[in-house]
Amino acid sequence: MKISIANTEQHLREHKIMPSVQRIRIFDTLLGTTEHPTVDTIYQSLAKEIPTLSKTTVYNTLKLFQKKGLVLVVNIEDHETRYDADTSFHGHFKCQSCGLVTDFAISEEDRKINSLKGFQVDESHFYLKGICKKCINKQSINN
Amino acid sequence: MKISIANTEQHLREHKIMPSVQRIRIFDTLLGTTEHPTVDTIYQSLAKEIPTLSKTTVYNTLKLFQKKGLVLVVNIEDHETRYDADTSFHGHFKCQSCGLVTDFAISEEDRKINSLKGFQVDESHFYLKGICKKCINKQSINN
DNA sequence: ATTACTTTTGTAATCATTACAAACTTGAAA
DNA sequence: TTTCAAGTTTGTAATGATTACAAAAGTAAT
Repeated sequence: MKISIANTEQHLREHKIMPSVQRIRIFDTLLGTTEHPTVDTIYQSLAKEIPTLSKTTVYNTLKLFQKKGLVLVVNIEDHETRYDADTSFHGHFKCQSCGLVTDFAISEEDRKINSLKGFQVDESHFYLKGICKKCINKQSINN
Repeated sequence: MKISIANTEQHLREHKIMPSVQRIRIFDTLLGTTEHPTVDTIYQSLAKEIPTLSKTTVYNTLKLFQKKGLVLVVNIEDHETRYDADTSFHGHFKCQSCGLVTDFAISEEDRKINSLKGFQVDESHFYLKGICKKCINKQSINN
């Protein structure tokens, strides 16, 4: 889903990220697409505009964005990490034929996923990350 | 979640998979653990028992199992592909502290995920794979 | 035992990602 | 405006999981 951010520079500052040219353009690239680009896609689409851009910078920047909660990592395939500027909870549908990754909304009631009518669902994955009960208890003992 | 299969050899045959020693043992290893092992973990745990075992065989076998619908691929982290013998729909929780991947049940009504009480959820991911509407229509035109 | 076929194995290649250190940028202090 | 320190970017080299490939081994039927 397309997200609208009025001013990327300000948005980065609000998240305590120094808004360098590279960071602004990388974030804008994410905002400007619904295709959940990979590092390489982002790098390619900015290479002409910023000829000195290094792929390492794209990696570093996306990792920083992730840490600061500005982007979501989408691991649909094991070998290609994709990024999404829409950090709200939603599902991703990857077409096994054309390869496109489509967002879809999931409301608490709407488990039938109306936005996917007419799609053929072959695999369904759902996962969370966080701290498990055991580790939470261990930490409170140690602190 | 632990799955019980009475006879692995027969189970493989039922899915049109020739039950070689390697395939039987790899599948049994998956059945015998709830830890969603990686290729390397499976390889390590069988290396003593089958000294000639090649890691390539583990890769090939798991890919075959996946294609035949016997296992589920779990891509929580981009760099480590995990496998799960429980192919029913369920969620995975990875603890950011101890690294363990825990299964949890998701029923249609039970969106509160009772089995995760006391866990701290930082990231939530959900994705499907299949064929999108556009590609389904394209195929029916071509055929 | 021969043949055709499938499976396994080891090595080499690939490719995304990370490590690292040098070069560059920025902004504040002197 | 120079200087300094801190943060940022860059390129190259290393890592590590996965795949490609072809030879070797196993299997089953004739």
